[in-house]
Amino acid sequence: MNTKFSSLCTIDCLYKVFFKIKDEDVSRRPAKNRRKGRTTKVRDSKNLTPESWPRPPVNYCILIALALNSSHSGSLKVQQIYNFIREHFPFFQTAPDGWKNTIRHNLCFSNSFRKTCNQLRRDEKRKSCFWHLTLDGQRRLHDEIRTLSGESSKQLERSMSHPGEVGESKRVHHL
DNA sequence: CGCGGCGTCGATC
DNA sequence: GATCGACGCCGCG
Repeated sequence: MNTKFSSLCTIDCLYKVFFKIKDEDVSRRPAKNRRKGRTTKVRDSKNLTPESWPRPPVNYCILIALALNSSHSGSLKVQQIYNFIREHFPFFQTAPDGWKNTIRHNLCFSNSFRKTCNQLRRDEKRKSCFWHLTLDGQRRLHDEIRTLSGESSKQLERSMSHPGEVGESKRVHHL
């Protein structure tokens, strides 16, 4: 009962965080600075620490929606979605690679997302599609945030407020 | 031409 | 809803 009351504060904070932050990491960047096709994963999923990180308090759709919603343009490429989720939720820094498939699967499957392919391949080599939230997606996101438990709210808020590394030396020249 | 990332689909739990 | 497998397509080396 009192959790409801205390949640109000947190939810307010969540809204501030979710709908105000402008994460430069997920903004589009010029093609020159783009990494080449080289994969950044280091294949050390095997020797990760036995204590793995807890799952995020929300499902994949919400995770993606969070990423999309925090970008300047409201749209991101898959790689940027990966980055956002990896940086905000440590679970995915140690999780096996399957999660990327799940992300892509949700992007295609869920009616929360739509893609906009810009085929301006003049200067650009070939940009992959930009994904954005549909009206339904926005509704689902707001609805989810509204109905989060106090504990989950706190947890989410913390994740959104402190993007960054968890692994002591995970960050490698990456940009 | 081969490999890997992406977008889809389908099946299964 | 989460995971996994499989395809076709496309860029890149």
